Amino acid sequence: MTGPRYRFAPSPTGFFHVGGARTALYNWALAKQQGGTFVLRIEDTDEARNRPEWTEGIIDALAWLGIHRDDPTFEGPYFQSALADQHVAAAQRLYDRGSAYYCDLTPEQVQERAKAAGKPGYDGYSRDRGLGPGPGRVLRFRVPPGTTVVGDAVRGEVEFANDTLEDFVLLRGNGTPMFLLANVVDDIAMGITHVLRAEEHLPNTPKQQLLWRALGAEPPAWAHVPVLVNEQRKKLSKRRDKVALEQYRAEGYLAEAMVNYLMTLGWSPRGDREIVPWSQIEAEFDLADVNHSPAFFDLKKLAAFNGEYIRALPVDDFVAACQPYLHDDGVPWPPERYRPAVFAQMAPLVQTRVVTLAEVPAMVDFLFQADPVVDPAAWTKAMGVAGAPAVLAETARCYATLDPWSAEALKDALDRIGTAHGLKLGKAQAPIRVAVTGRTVGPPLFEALEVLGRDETLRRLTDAAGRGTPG
RNA sequence: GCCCCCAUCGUCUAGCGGCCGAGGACACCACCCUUUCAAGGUGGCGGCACGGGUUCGAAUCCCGUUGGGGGUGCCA
Repeated sequence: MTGPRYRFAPSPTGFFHVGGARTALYNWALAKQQGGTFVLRIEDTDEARNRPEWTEGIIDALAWLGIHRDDPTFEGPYFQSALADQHVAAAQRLYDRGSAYYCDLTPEQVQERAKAAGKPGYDGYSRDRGLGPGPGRVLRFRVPPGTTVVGDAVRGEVEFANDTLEDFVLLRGNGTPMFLLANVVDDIAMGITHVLRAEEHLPNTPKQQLLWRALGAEPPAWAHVPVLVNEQRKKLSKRRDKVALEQYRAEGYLAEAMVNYLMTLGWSPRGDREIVPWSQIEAEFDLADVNHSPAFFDLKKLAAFNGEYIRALPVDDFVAACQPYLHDDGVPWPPERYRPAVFAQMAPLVQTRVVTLAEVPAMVDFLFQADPVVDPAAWTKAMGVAGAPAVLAETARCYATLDPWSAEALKDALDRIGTAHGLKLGKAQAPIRVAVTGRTVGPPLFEALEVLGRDETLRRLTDAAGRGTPG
C-alpha cells in the first residue's frame, strides 16, 4: 500500500455535525489529491451512546457530501469496538514494559488529592506503588520526562512540557479502553499516516504521540484545523446552534453549496473567487494555507452560496431538485391539484427567488390551491389604494374576453386600465396580485396568470371584487 | 488556576518585507433596471487590536500587553 492514509473517525451521536463535515471534507480532498486513502472509522467505544442506525446516518451524510463508500479512495467503515481486544492487548504491553501502571484511586480521591495539593489533575500517586491489575483499578500511562514536540501541518511545531501532561488513564476500572488509547491503537493498526482533525484535539496530541512511540510506532503527520464557532465565538454546540447537516439538507441546501461553503471556511481558493467547483478545490486545497483562527459559521453567507448554486442550476435540474419539496406531506395544497407542467413553466421564475428549496412551495402554492389564501394585511394594503377596486373590477371584465390569453396581452391590458385610473403598472398590478395569489409579493404576475388560465383567473378576480373594499 | 492555539472591514478571507494610500465575497446603504419580490448592474460604508523593537522600508519578522478560543474526565 502506497500513498498517504487519512482517516475520519466520528463517534456516532445521532446526527452529523457540520464541523465534522468540514473535517471529513478536508481529509477527503487531501486523500483524493494525493492518491491516498480515506479511512472511515466509527468510534463506538462508549457503547451506551452507540446505535446501529447512526452509522447509516454517517455514511449517508458523507455520500451526500460526495464522499462515497464505493469510491476506490474510500475504505471502511471500521468499528472501533471491533478492535477492543487489540486495545487491551496494547495496554497490557505497555504495562509489561513499565510504560503504564495501575492505580486504585477513585475519581473522588484523585480530586481530593488535587485539591489538597492545590494542583489540578492526577499527581502520580501510584506511579511507584507497584500495584497489579484488579477490579476498580485503572491503568495509567507513565508519562516520561522531557518535552514532546508535535509537528503540525497547519501550526508548525508545538511544544509541550511533559510534566504538564498528567498520567492519563488507558484502561478504565472495568477494563475497557479509553479514547486516547483506542484511537492510537486503531490508527496504528490501520496504517494511518495523517491525522487531520479539529483543534480541540490538539491538547491530546502530545499524549497520543507519546503512545505511538511507546507502542513502537512512528507517529503520523498531525494537522489541527480551527474549530467552527457561532456568533458568540464559541465552538458550535448541539444545544444552541443549528449543527445537524441533515437539517440543512432537509431545508433544501444543495450539497455542492454546503461543500463549497464549508471548504472556504478557513481556506480560500486562488484568485478572487470563492464559488468554485469541487474539482478545483480538490486540486488546490493545501493545509499550509488553512487559517489558524476559528471561523464563524455564517448562515447568511451559506444562504448566499446556496442561492448562487440554485440559480446556476439548469432549469431541468432545478425542477428535479424541487420534487421532494413539491410532494412532501406538508405541501400547502391538495396533492391531487398539483400540475407538473404548470410548475415547470413557473420554475425559471421561481429559481431566482429562492435561497433554499424549502421555500419553493410557498412561491407557487396559489397555483395549486382551490382558493388563494388571502393575507388580510396584503389585501388591505393593495385595495386601500385609490382606484384599486375599480381597476380590479374593470380588469375582470376585460380579461373575460382578452385575446390572446398571454402574459404580454394580460400586461398590456392591465397597463391601459391602470393608466386610465392614474396608476402605474406597479400599483395597478397589486390588487390583481392579491386577488389571485393572496399576497403582495410573488413570482411575476402575468406569467402566473397565463399558466393559471382564464377561467380560474376570472373566478378569483370576481371573488375578490365581491369581497368589497377594506373597511 | 494551569497547558496550548489564535489575532486584516460586522462576517469569511487575499496578503507570506517594498506591487497596500490593504484586494475580493457575504451583510448593509444608495442608485439603475423593473409588473410586486427577487435576480442582475453600478457605486458606497467599513479593517491591519495596542505598545515596543528589527529594517532604508512592516499588515507582513521578533518581544510584550490586551483580547478571543480550545483543553484541563474512569467523554470522544
